[in-house]
Amino acid sequence: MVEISLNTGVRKEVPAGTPFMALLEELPEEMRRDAVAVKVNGRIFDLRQAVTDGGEVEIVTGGSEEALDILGHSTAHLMALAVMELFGDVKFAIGPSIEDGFYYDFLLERTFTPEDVAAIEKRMRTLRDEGNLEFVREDMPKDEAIKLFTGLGQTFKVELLNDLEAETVSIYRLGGFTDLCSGPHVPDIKMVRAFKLLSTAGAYWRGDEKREMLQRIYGTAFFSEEDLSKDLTRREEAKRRDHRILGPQLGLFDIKEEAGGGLVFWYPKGYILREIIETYWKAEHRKAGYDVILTPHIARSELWKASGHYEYYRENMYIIQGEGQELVLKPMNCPAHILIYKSKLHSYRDLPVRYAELGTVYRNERSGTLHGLLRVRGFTQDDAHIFCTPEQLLEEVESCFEFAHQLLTSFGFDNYKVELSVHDPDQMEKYAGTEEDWQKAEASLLAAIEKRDIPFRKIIGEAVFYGPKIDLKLIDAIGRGWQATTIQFDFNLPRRFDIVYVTSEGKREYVYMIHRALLGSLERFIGTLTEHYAGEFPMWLAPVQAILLPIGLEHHDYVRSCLEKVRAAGIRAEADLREEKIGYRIREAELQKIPYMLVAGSKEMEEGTFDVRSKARGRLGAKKIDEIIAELVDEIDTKA
RNA sequence: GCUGGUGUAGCUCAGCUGGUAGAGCAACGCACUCGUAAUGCGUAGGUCAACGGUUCGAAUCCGUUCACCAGCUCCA
Repeated sequence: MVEISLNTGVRKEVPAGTPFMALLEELPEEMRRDAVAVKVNGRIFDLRQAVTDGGEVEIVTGGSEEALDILGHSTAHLMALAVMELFGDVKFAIGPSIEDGFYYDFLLERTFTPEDVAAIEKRMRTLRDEGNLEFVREDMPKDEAIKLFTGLGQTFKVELLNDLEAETVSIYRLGGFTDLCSGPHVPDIKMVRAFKLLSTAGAYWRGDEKREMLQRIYGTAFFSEEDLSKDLTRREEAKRRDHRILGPQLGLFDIKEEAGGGLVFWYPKGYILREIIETYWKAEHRKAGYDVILTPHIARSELWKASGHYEYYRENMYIIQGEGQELVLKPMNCPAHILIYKSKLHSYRDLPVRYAELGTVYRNERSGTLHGLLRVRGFTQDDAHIFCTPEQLLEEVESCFEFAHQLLTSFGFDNYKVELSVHDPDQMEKYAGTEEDWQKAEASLLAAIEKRDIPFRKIIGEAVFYGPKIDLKLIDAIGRGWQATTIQFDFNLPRRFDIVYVTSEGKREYVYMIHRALLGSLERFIGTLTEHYAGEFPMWLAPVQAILLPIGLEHHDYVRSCLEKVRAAGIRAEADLREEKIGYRIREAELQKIPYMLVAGSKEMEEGTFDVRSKARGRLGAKKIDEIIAELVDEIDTKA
């Protein structure tokens, strides 16, 4: 007998071997129906599995993340069964649940067409409704499982098994489909109620480009049709916000085939947006104690040999031939900043030195990785390098973090996720710097995060070879994450360039170097901003803040004189004087997502007013022109 | 870079199994002089991504290249 207590408050003693399902019998009907799995002492189990140890049993129900995870995984198995039935000779790779749904990777001759996917989805529903299916779990010794999957010709599963440390493994059967799987799965296949297969894509076996290319099918699954339709709506919403569509549509930016992939053309309106960001950025950096600098776009390859980029980053660099010498189009700003630092000998009294640059860099990114503004070949980093003493480390990291927070929130990003990437102590040989350096740096990064008392994820082994880092991922208006801020230590370059400072004892020591980009790159940041606001930028960022619309010809002079006044107040305003119907011009202004439309006919002209139509709040009624100007200026100044 | 898909007028797209291209919007012209998300009529606009091949004949079939999309990988 073991003693267990349910998180509903029930305590009882049951014989070991009782299925968890039996524990639920006394619970209210709706709770039982909702139960997907149980968690005992942090481990998650199927309802069909048996109680072995006593302890706290937490019931995982439909609403939770974990339940969705299980559902996605179960749906992936059902999909695999459907694929097996429809296409026969299939090798199965893996089929996990992911943040955004689930997928399964298959190896087969045929390439899936959209019709195939529809057929698979249909078969899944038939199997669910008529197949009388159940997930059946079976534990077996590893070598037995190897025999089983070898017999089935499932070589990927055999490979996975061979790499597993465990003595005993579990398999799950669903109809004729047998999978190596630790589970758990939903207790009833009928729970796979609301799902949709979304897309197909290629994926390498184990993410290794030297291995087999598999076919992946992505899908999404929920416990109710309502949740599914919400998710599908969210995906539609994401499409509506796509900066690659909005950019050209709003006259912000575009990428030209004639120039090549990953190279951005900033149109007049997009450049206004960019210029506002740059101006604000520079002003804030000076306030925060940075010196703003500018360095060349190309430099002799010797510089890149010294930094190590020439050897280790070569495939990403554009190398050009000059007059008898080789030049590199800069992929990073750090060596240039170091040259400025090295222009004189620094004492500990000078530190920290903070050099900031809106540094435009070029990297030869692989063609398949290019993606709108989010992944380009030429981009401007909002870069800075901080040179400091070990004692200053913590304070500098803290102020970087604070600065990033301040910048991001002023652009409307109130939420972000924090990731701390640290070294893997077992692989010290692949890192630059000493264990002591790493300990010190990681401790200060950690302290800076903890001081802010916010949740974060620590990822061991994710640090780059030259130092640990903090990354901030912005969460946008519809909950998606975007890489922005990165604060990184560098133990490599100070040694390579021999950059030092003189201590109070008169000794020369290597400086500590922090590399940080707060917005990330202007391109990516503006892409992210565009999607966050769906192109409806707040007043201080909107390229056109107001448009003046006369009803008819006789109101043109009035509108012209008011336009001058509005512009004189520093508002970016235009007038649409075309001889089109007012409805037509309003529609165009709406589609251009201009925050304010100021409409004037005879009545307004007489009274010195405009009828104000706000993109966000609709028609606000007539107001005196001076009053309107004051309100708009206030909205701009408060960055609302 | 890899897998799959796509590339037709400024934009969104139609064009079946090969017989040298069509719509809507935009542009331009004319008429209308207009009150809060599209007034009507007309005109012009394309070496069908580029190059090569098959064919009597290619937007359509094949090959190569470029670009884009969904991913893999990579990353600001």
